[in-house]
Amino acid sequence: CQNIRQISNASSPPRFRLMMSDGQHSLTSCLLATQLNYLSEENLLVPNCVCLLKKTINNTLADGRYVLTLYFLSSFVYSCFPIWYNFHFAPFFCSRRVVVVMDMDILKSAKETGGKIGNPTPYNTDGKTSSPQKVSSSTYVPESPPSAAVPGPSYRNYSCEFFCQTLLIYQSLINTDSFLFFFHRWTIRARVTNKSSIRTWSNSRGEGKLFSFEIVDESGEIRITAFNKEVDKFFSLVEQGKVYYISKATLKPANKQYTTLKNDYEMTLHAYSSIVPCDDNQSIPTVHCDFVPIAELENRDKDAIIDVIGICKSAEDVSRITTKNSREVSKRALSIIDETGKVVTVTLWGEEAENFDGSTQPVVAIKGARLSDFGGRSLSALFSSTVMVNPDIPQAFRLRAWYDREGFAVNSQSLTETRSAGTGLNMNWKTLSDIKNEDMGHGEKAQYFSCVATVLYIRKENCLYQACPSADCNKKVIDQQNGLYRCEKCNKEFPNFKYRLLLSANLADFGDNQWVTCFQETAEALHIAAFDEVFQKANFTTHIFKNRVKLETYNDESRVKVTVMEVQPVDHREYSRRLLQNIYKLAR
DNA sequence: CCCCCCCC
Repeated sequence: CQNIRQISNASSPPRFRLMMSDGQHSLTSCLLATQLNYLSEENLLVPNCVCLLKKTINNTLADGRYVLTLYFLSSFVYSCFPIWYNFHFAPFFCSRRVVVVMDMDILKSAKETGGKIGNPTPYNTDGKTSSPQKVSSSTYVPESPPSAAVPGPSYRNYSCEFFCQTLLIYQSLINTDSFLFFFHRWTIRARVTNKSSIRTWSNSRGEGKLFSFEIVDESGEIRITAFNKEVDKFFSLVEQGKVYYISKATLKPANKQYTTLKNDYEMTLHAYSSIVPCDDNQSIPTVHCDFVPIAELENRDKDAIIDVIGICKSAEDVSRITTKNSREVSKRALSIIDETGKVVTVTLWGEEAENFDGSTQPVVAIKGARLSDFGGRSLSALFSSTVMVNPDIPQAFRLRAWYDREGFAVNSQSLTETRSAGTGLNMNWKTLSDIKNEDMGHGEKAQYFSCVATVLYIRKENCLYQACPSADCNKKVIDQQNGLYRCEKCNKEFPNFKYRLLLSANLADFGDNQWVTCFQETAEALHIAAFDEVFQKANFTTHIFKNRVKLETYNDESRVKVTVMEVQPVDHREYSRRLLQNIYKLAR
């Protein structure tokens, strides 16, 4: 290290610029990644110390392009802040090569080195001294469309990190966070890690549609949003997992409230933005997941954002629910299991819920699911989550093999308590006498159990009650005797109510009996079960039917219609006699 | 220019 200095005092965190030398050549335009700032702040990285640069991002600047970019940008900034511009930017941006130091070790302290090593001269790729090219006009001239622009030398990979670093310097100088910057001459190469569906909005400022996607390169991640026309232009082109050259998007400060991405900025696509698929993508990282074993979720904090992978053992049907904000959304809960033998419920939303098919028990991997404490432990997909079905990754293949060999039969346990009957493998079986013997329900939280029991008696009286008419309330209302019905839960009076079933039933098993209450849905289920039983019993029974027969015409179609008028029990002797006569008749 | 992360 020949020299180090802070670029600006105004930015937070500070940015350090390094002059590095290998004893022969020096490079004046190194930027220290902010995670290494401590090296300077703790006086470890000082002039004359010897460093090992373990990871660098090398932004080789293409002649002309970069100067033009900065000319455009700088002239823009210059017009507002000429003094700042002259003072800070000229030396930095006229250099031809910028190296962002991502990771480094200090091998020798300045004291050990004892001074400057060698007599280095400034490094230059082509040996010539470069100077910024002047452009005649700062008016934007559109380039040829992306399809005509074959990715080649001009498509340098200027990383997100680099541009955000650069932007931060600008930001600190102009001292405002609401400024938009146009970078007209850069290209990044990055992989799409998450792509949203198309959404529409309508508010006081207007309406429109948008979609957004997230990209990563070796240096970082950023979100890109396309609106309206750009949705039509780019939505189908952008595919999750693929790598693209992206250029001429707008950078703006990200509202951290709405993103978990590690970037202070985000991009917006415009009419002149270009996105070109890139086949040479070996160096671009793929989606990386740190899968948390399902059993381990018990030890994680509520609201933690985690990656999870499991076999979808079962899936609910998709359903529509209304949110607190009166919005309708589709929802589908999945039960996923992994090699820990634990099951957890994951809820998918919107299109993801609608399109999910669990019938083949696929592997489901989710990056960035949120852990909730509902039902003990459960998971929910967020807009920022990436849901992958049967992803092409080793963990998925391992899980598949495990499940098909033995996992399907393991006595699994769910971290999510559910009220509905489960698969039978994770039910809390009790006998009725257990309720008393184990003091069930005496704790702070209600308990849930399953039992096999026989209905001894259903009380016919008071089987309907007057319930609050608002959706999802169902509280019994108080008849105010003035035509109004008061709901204590909603703290409201209504001119109407809805009738709901409420059955008191006495259940028994081999050891005890228990009065239970069945509200609407379970009362209906009992009723239907009883109803079914009546039908089952009626099959293969014999009666005397007194019938009416008549040729009837209906919709121009005539047929003989038989209607039962009366049913009587069979006199079995008479029935047998007639049956035999019939058989003899047939035999003859 | 969106910014919704829900339900039970």
